[in-house]
Amino acid sequence: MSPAGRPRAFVIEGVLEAAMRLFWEQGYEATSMAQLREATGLSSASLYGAFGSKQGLFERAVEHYMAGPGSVTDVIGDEALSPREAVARMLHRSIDMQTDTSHPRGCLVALSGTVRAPGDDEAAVRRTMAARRATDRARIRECVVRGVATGELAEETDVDGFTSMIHGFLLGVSTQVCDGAPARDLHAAADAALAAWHAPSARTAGT
Amino acid sequence: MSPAGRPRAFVIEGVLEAAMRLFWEQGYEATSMAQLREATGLSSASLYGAFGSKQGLFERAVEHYMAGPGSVTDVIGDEALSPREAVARMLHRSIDMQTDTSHPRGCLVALSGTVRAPGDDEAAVRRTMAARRATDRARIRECVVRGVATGELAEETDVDGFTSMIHGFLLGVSTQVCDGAPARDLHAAADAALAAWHAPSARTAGT
DNA sequence: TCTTTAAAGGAACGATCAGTCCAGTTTAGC
DNA sequence: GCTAAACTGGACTGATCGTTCCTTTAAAGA
Repeated sequence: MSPAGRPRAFVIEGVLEAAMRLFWEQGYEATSMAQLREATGLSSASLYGAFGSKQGLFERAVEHYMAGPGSVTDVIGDEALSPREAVARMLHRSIDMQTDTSHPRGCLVALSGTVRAPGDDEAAVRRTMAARRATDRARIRECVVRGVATGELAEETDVDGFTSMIHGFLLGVSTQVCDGAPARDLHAAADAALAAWHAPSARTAGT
Repeated sequence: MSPAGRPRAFVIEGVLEAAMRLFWEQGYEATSMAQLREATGLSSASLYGAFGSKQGLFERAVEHYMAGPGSVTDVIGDEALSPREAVARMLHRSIDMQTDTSHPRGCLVALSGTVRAPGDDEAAVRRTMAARRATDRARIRECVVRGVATGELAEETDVDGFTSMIHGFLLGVSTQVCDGAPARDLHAAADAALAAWHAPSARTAGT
């Protein structure tokens, strides 16, 4: 069971936490192995031995992010909630997380790998992050579909359009947070985005 | 009047166009001077002589962008239009521009300088782009204020919140476009974002 | 035509990049 | 205690980064 030889002297989780914060704050490209070495206290050999490459470390760091701060969006999969409530909670929790000053601003997934940079690993990173964003989008879409099914949303609702509106707003929040937008404006904005989505028990028109 | 000495043999506009496309496609950091030299056909000396630095060239390229493709958002300042119409046109035109395949995807301003990278010029680029985004935001806010004044928007509208909703969506469009979102979904999304904003002649409540 | 001025071409700068390799060290199993 | 395995620290690689410098070339004003 236990692999023979000298066991590693560092805790993987701690390394991933430090790497995540660095990538989160500076992005994939702008973060150098030298910075990662300093932040983790490890040598090149240890890092490459454990993660294979910078890209490998990044992907593990993103997984660590998804299991940590990034997990706030998981509420959207809670089928015990009404679809509108699920989306609303997802947006507000994400805003709270992104504006939390105990870690870097914005969302690591929303901000990484948008622009197409040259180089093999850059392209791979871009694909990975685009895939993660596509997952988020699919989960929002599922809620919109449920919303139409439960009657919260009008039957003639453009599902993909409405999904793009919610997802677009969520993605834009990251940029706004990076630019210093106050949390309260963003919470109010989330409410405004959902204004067209009536609460399950709400009347169909008027106040 | 005419400066003595040998005149430059290249057209500034052409160089800016090439540089703009490169920065647009790859971002500031990922674009190297070697690529810029190749794309413009100029030598280091010519580029540095004309623009001073990579950062200087970038800022000129951004100005060139703002005067070209980026000018689609200028409709928002057209006071002859109703505030809602101005915002609607701005969103739809921006979506058309960003999905136009005759140039790189997305919006150069929305995608550049979000994450805080180390280095002096990186920080300067980030500040510059954040300022440009702040200008966009201010112009949207002005429309929202006008909307409340004209009665298109309810008097109790949270102005900053509503502004953040519109601006957040606009910023998020760039990421979606980079990920390959179809234009039609985004146009439908823009309509959905504006659903809460009744047309000027619309009734104040109900259908 | 001659002088002045600046653009153009291209080699070269130190710094930094991701990644590799080699001793040296420490542990698990026998 | 011994052997084998794997981690550790640090020097090191070739490539590329943005930028500078120097020489050559060409056009404007006198």
